Amino acid sequence: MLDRKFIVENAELVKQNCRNRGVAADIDRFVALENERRLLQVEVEELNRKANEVSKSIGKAKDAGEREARKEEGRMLRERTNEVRTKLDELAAELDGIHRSIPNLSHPDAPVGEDDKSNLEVARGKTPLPKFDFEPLDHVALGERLDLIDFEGGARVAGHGFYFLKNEAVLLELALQRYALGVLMAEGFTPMTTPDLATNEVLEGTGYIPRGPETQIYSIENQNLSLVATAEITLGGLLAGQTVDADALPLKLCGISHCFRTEAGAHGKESRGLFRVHQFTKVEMFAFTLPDDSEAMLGHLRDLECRLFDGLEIPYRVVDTATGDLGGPAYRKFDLEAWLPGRGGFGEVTSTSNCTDYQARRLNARFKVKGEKGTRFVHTLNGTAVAISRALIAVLENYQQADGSVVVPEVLQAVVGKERIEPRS
RNA sequence: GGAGAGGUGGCAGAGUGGUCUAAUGCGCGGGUUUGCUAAACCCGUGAGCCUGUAACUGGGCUCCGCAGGUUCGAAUCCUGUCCUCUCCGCCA
Repeated sequence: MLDRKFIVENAELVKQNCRNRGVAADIDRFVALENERRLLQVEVEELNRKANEVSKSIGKAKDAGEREARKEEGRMLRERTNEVRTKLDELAAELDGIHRSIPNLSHPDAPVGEDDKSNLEVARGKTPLPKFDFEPLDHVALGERLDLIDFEGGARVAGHGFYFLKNEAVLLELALQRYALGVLMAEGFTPMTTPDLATNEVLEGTGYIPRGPETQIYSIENQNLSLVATAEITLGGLLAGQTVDADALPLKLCGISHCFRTEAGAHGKESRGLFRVHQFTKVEMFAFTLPDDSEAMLGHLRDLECRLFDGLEIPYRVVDTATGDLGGPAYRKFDLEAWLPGRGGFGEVTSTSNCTDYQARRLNARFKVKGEKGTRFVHTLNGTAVAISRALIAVLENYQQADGSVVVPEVLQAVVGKERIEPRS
């Protein structure tokens, strides 16, 4: 969420930002309601002040008659307060609805455009695009030939979008996790395994919508819990309602979780194979920083994503995400798109965002500087280290050989325990 | 899942309808004393929001897990709910 006062004082800027992002939010109405809300709040507080005064005077009343008269006065005041407060609550509810729909501001350098066609390529990985002297297969065909993925079994058990990993694919998953943790721990990230469920308040705080027709989220019946779509949710929730000492920042965490996504409305185009699935495992980076440090931290997370894929020797490009393609909480976002020979194009494998204080305000995550009065909101950032399903696609497709085998990336060989995955006889 | 106990400031912990403007201790900040340090003593010490003045000193509302209720008035009484702890059951 943006600061209410900021929206009122910068209505034009906020409106323009909504236009850039393709978000319809009635800023004019928000400003009008907010101004009215403040007047009502002053009125309620004034009535409360009077009622408190009256209540205090009752204990000191001289006789029963005076006491009764004062009680009556108190009753009237409380009644009036309730009327005004009811109006205030109604106003606040409508205000909140608009407030939640207003996206974060956008970094001035982020490309302006309505969708991913406006994303701007800003860098390339170290590894050149592979040249095959044979027709490369996609990961579905490779997975079948090497007996690595069972989509039919997954569908039988849980429906389309679920799968079993088998054999070396399992070891690849572990190796990718171990590899990512190794790189991140050396950079001072605290490794964590995280809950795969979170309360709906935490989901909303991080900008996810637990229910409704468009939701990406699986919710648990009769419980205030949902399956997480990413450890960003739980790691962000870690500081919900907390105030940390400024000295404790930045906090760099990396969390392993399963990720569950309904992918409502996303069927069709990329629904084949592992690219868009309902469940996958992910190592996620998350950082809480001081406001002045978040921009540098975004660069840090982006560098790490690049290092991880350079280390895997997989070719990729980095794109600066266009305003219309940013999620609500993101101020700026870089996606890393790996070269996927199976489709002959780039596909998003990781993503890192600076959410500035947008999530922190909703989560109420603050920091305090020793000796200074008051508290301020922290900044939050997230970035994918490795999303296993998509990383698997990139590995299998880029490392495939003419004889049908797949070479294991050097950095994964120790955990996988072999240099090459051969077709089964 | 069952039974019991409990959720109060950074922490510990008192507070059973109005003097709670939440005691006290610890911690923390500042000061006095003092070769240095320590001790002792003194003073101070929460957050959010609204609002004020040209500016400074200000003024007010809310917050005792959370949400309701009773009352002129609730940390305190009532209802619901969440969480924590102990014991029991089940269990990787």
